[in-house]
Order: sequence, then structure tokens, then C-alpha cells
Amino acid sequence: MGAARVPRDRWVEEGLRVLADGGPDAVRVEVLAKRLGVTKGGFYGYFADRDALLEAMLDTWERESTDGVIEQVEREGGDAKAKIHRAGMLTFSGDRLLPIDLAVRVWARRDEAVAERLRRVDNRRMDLLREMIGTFCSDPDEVEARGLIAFCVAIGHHSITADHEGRSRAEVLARAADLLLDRVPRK
Amino acid sequence: MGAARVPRDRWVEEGLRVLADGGPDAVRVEVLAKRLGVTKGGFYGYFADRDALLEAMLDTWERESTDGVIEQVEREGGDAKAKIHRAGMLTFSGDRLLPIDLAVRVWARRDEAVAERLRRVDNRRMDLLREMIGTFCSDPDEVEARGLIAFCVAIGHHSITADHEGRSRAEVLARAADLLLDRVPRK
DNA sequence: GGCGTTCTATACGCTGGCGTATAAGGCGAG
DNA sequence: CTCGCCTTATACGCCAGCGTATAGAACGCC
Repeated sequence: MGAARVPRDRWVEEGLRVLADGGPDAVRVEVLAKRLGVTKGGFYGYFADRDALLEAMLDTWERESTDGVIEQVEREGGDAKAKIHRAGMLTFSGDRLLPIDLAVRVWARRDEAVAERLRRVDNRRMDLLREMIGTFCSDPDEVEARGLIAFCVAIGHHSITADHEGRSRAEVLARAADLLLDRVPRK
Repeated sequence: MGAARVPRDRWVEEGLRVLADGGPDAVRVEVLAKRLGVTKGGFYGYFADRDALLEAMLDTWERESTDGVIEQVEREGGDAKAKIHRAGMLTFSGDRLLPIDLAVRVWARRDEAVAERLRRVDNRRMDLLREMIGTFCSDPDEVEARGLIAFCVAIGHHSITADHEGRSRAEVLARAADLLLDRVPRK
């Protein structure tokens, strides 16, 4: 037959796709096999068991979400607002990383090892936000508060289904970015 | 034997508990039965099938999250910031509603019927935020932006695992609330 | 073209979960 | 006390998914 010669990476990739819109419980070996047009025969040549696949998926996600995004943001320049916006776009737009991120967040609530990875990733993101916001805001407590708010909006707005009385979500978000990321006069 | 006489409500309640920390896939009839110290024998007297239970769970959640919270907020008084804070505490603190809310949000991403319910709930919450914020902010676009931000923070910060360089999460959130919910001079 | 490596197909036993059928138990009304 | 109803226990057939074993096909190298 076809003998698709499905390499290890494609199992991981397809696993992440299924994770993204079904959660970890949906990542079933035979389901992935069917989606790859193959039986599970070859799977156990790459992975000891299902858990090994989940580990590999998390490895890939962690690498892409941190080094991948940060490198790309630093490579191109721009001011703080531009960098934050670009990091947000890379991580939380696109159909790839965002749904995986949300799935991992839920997953972390019931798996300490996943929570540990997420903590590493989130801390690196907060570091970036702190640095960026620090360029236009001098009070460290306010920097922290704005950073957390920006982070919450970036990941939270995708889960909120409310409407905005005629405005588009993008319009409301643009206004929100202005409030958060532009210099504001002392109170 | 025991004849625990487990009523319909306890199946729903236990279902919500399991949903909260395992997602809809974890809501298994026999798992609930074991947790209730009973076999699944009686389950099919109350519910046609597993889906009927999930429906009932969503009914209960929707009612508690909207009318329940809103009534309680309006009953006691207070200014806008106090009301928002109280609504936030009722919905997103406590160990009951918050985890269910997060689980439903993820669930909604792959089930249109759930998404529809969530939209109803979120819109009622946004209505409340709009009304409250409108008491100290006159620009409707800014009201909308602040409302969305507050909503995002309320549900999002629970999923973010970053640390804050010595500060506690509560301290950072308090500062964030100041930024969002206090009157700020015109730019 | 042969040969080993690498991936694939198929079949198996096992567990857990669904929904049904049937029998047995407790409880309240009379 | 007894009858009938309501709930539970048990047993069943079914299917999906895991992990293993074994044999066959394709490709790369010589």
C-alpha cells in the first residue's frame, strides 16, 4: 500500500493539532493514525506509549512559544508597543500557537508537570512585557500591573464571546491597547 | 444495600464538579456513579443518556452564573468599583463557578450549542460592566474597552502562571483594578 | 539485484465506558 | 402487615482505545 513513511515529527504535529481543538483527552493514537492515513503500526517505533507523545508535543510547543517567538521579535526592531504587538500576533494570532496555548492552560490545571512548563513559558513572556513597558513607565508596580493586564487580554479575549454593540472586537481591542500601552500623564 | 437514593440534582452537581477539573470528556456516567457511591443503575431513570446530563449541567450553570450572581450583586449596593468587585468575587473566586466557567469556555470552542449559551452569559456580564463603568467614564468607546479588559483580567489571570518578582498576585491585581476602575483625568 | 533497515498492516487480548434488561431491595400508603 | 412504586445492583453485548506480536512492503546502499 501507500507506505506513507510518516516520520516522528508528523505524529507530534498532528497531536498538537488535535490537542488544540479537543484537549489532551482527544489525543488518541488510533485517531492520529487515521488522520495521517495510516494505522498505528509505526507509532510505537517512535514513542514508548501515548504519554511519550504528549511529552514530545509539549517539548515542541515550549520551544516554539519561547525561543521561536522571542527571536523573531528581537530580530526585527521597533518601539515597545510595536514589539508587544508583534509578540502578541506571533503567539496569539495565527491558528497554530493560540489554540495550543489555551489547551495547555486548561491541561495545566490538572497536571503538575504541564503546569511547570507553562510557568516557565509565562515567566519568559512576562519578562518581555516588563522590559517593553518599562521603556515608557517608570513605576515598577505599575509596570507589573500593566504587564499582567496586557497578558490577560492577549489570552483572554479569545475566550470571551460577548458582543460590543456594533463595534468589532478588533476596534475595542485597539482602544484597549491604547489605554494600556501608551504613556499616560501622572495622576 | 445502602440504597443511597441519589436524586437527580446530585448527578448534575457531581457532573459539574468533574467537568470543572477534567473537562467534558471526563464526565463519564460510571465515574460519577462511583463518586456517588452507587452504580449507574439509577442514572438512566433520570437521563435519557450522557448527553442529557451534559444539557442539564449547562442549564444549572447558566442559571447560577447569570440570575444568581446578578441578583446578589444588585441586592447589596455600593459604587461601581464595589459592584464589579463583588460580581467578580461571586463568579470568579469561590471554587465552584470559576473552574466550571473555564471548562465551559474551552468546551464552547468545539460545540456550537455550548458556544451559544456562553454568548448569552457573557453578554449579560458585559452589560453589567458597561453600566458600572459608565458611571465614571463618559466615552462609550472607552467604556467598552475598559469593560473588555476587566472581563479578560477576571477570567484570564487564573490561567496565567507567571510570577511577579516578589509581589503577590493579589497585589498586582489590586493595582490593576486601580488602573481600570478609577476615574482617570483626560489625556 | 540483493540485503538490511525502516516503516506499515493486521490480528490479538485487555480495559473502560455506554446503554439495556432484569431482578432485588427499601419505603410509603393503606 | 402488605402491596406497589421507586431506586439500585448485577449481568450482558457492544465498541473504542491501548499496547504487543508478527509478517510484509518500500527504500537506500552496495
